[in-house]
Amino acid sequence: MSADETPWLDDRQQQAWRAWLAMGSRLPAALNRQLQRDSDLSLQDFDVLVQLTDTEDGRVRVSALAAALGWERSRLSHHVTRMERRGLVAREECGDDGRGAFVVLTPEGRAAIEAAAPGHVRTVRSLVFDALTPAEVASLEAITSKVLGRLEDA
Amino acid sequence: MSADETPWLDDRQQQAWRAWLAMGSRLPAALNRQLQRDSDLSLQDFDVLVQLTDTEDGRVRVSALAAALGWERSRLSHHVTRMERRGLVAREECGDDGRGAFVVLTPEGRAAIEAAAPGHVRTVRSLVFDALTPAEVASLEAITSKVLGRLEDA
DNA sequence: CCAACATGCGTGACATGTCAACCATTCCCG
DNA sequence: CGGGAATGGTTGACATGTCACGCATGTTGG
Repeated sequence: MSADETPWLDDRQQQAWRAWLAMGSRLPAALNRQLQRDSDLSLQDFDVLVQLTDTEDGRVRVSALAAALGWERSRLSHHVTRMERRGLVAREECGDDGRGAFVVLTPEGRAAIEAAAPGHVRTVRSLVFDALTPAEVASLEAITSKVLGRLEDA
Repeated sequence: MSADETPWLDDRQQQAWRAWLAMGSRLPAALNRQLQRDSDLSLQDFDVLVQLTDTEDGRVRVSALAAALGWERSRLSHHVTRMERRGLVAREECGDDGRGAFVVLTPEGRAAIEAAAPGHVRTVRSLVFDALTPAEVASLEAITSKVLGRLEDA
């Protein structure tokens, strides 16, 4: 960290970075508002439910779920406790491994996400994809994948 | 919401969307870790300090600051209270408008951000921009701006 | 002038996320 | 075997964000 070995961002990078940051905070907020308003679910609730519906029997081990979501286990544990209280999911013991636990989708949970999904997708489309050309979508995917790669290395 | 008027996302859109979501949660986390570790600042502290250093005299009205950050005023108020306790910023009354208040950068705050900035920029570059071609940066800026436009309309 | 209303900000109760312990089980190796 | 280390999960204390409200000042219309 001697004299000046850290080049600042150039103008275009600055602009992209600021826009990126702004979008990164406002887009999730907007999605959350819509879900909350129309379906009484938070974006986080929705993410959990998506993971569960992605599996055959709606049962996932806690750690696997945390990994899939990119959450800390303790955060997930707290969140599952809250969702359990609302009847959206349930905990279940794991026969194979006495320590383990499953999170399972309840019928209420399934009903909730099925009711919420169409509106959510509609919102995502209208806020993001309807504004983008196919080439831009491809570009977005390329960019995010590259950055994700960097993040995994670090 | 009759039969099936909500087209799901196509494969490429799905992929882009998932990558986007993953990056949206992991990148801020990584930046936060670096700042916290090297400079004892949270990413939010940093954002506040950036806004203050962007002005001539390091003084900004609370509402203007909240708007610039895209935060709720009450969130900012709490955060300023905490930063004030650490000596990074201070509150100041507003002569023009007896209700108003300024947030001002203290010398300690200025020192903190000046110390933190190089490492932060280095991290942003290495995680994001070093991986991208100029064309991709341009594309990123175009995409994020379009989406931001949508968000403002809504 | 002054009574409503609007605006700028702070506060307190509560929801959520993080961090560091803490069991209970399972693994591993002497 | 048996005992320490590793693993899976939870919990509690605390940091942060949200929401609804309160208070003081400012603004406006009769």
